[in-house]
Amino acid sequence: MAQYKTEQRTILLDFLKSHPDKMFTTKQIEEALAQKNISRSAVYRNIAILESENKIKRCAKNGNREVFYQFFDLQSCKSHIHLSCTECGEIFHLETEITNNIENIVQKEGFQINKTETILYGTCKNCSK
Amino acid sequence: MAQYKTEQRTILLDFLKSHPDKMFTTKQIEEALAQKNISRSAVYRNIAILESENKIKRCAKNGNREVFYQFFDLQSCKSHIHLSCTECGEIFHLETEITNNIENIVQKEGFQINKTETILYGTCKNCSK
DNA sequence: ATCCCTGCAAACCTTTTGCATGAAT
DNA sequence: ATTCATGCAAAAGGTTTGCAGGGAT
Repeated sequence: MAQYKTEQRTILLDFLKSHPDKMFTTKQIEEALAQKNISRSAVYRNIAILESENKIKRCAKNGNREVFYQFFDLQSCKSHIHLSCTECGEIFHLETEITNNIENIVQKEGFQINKTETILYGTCKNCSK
Repeated sequence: MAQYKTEQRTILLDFLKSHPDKMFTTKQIEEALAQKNISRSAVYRNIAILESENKIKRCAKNGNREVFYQFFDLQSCKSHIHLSCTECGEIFHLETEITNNIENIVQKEGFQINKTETILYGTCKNCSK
């Protein structure tokens, strides 16, 4: 949990906030912030802090081969799933309430849910043409 | 894709096949097979081969911090989701048809699904006592 | 005979960590 | 003044790769 407010953490959060619909790997974040006053280790440490504060979301793709981060906007935090196109690598978001049903069932069985992650791997409309 | 049948690949597949309900990290696999005639690199290479042949399944946990493998039995390949307990680390399987609904919707939108992964993170019955 | 697969070790990549310095409170 | 966060570089951890030798067909 963050104690002090620092320039580096602001740089990181502002960047993710400015692309609310996009997910970034740590590499992409580092590259995007290369000209800014933030080091690699600060990127990692602040990602961990922001994630623990629920300000950003972590998401794994391709069976964990790539990890993405994204600004976590409570307002836009509708129930949604991820569609990962294995052709072009793009990740699409699809809002749906259906996952709520699953969550209800699971909760009833005694499992308390903190976070949900649904990813469908396949080929997107464009790439399957 | 495998061309020849080798002892090492048989060792690996037999091990996973003998625990059809359990998921293993590469580390766990290596340890379990330490006394067998198979090297670390053969483990990795054969995992990739078996995965590409759909004989085993890869699954990411904890936002990709850990990767698991499991024998993929077509017969037992009912629609199911994963419940990952962040307390004890256990991964539970829950069979449900509900994910099929999502898949239908997505397919209709033009996205062709190859693989589905749903993970709910939280606290299991035991740990929440 | 040919091509594949293995084992070993080194390389690779991403993430984490120790430490001294500088910033935030 | 105190405590936390940073930058750097090194370490760690997991996975991939190059290469020479042995195995499968």
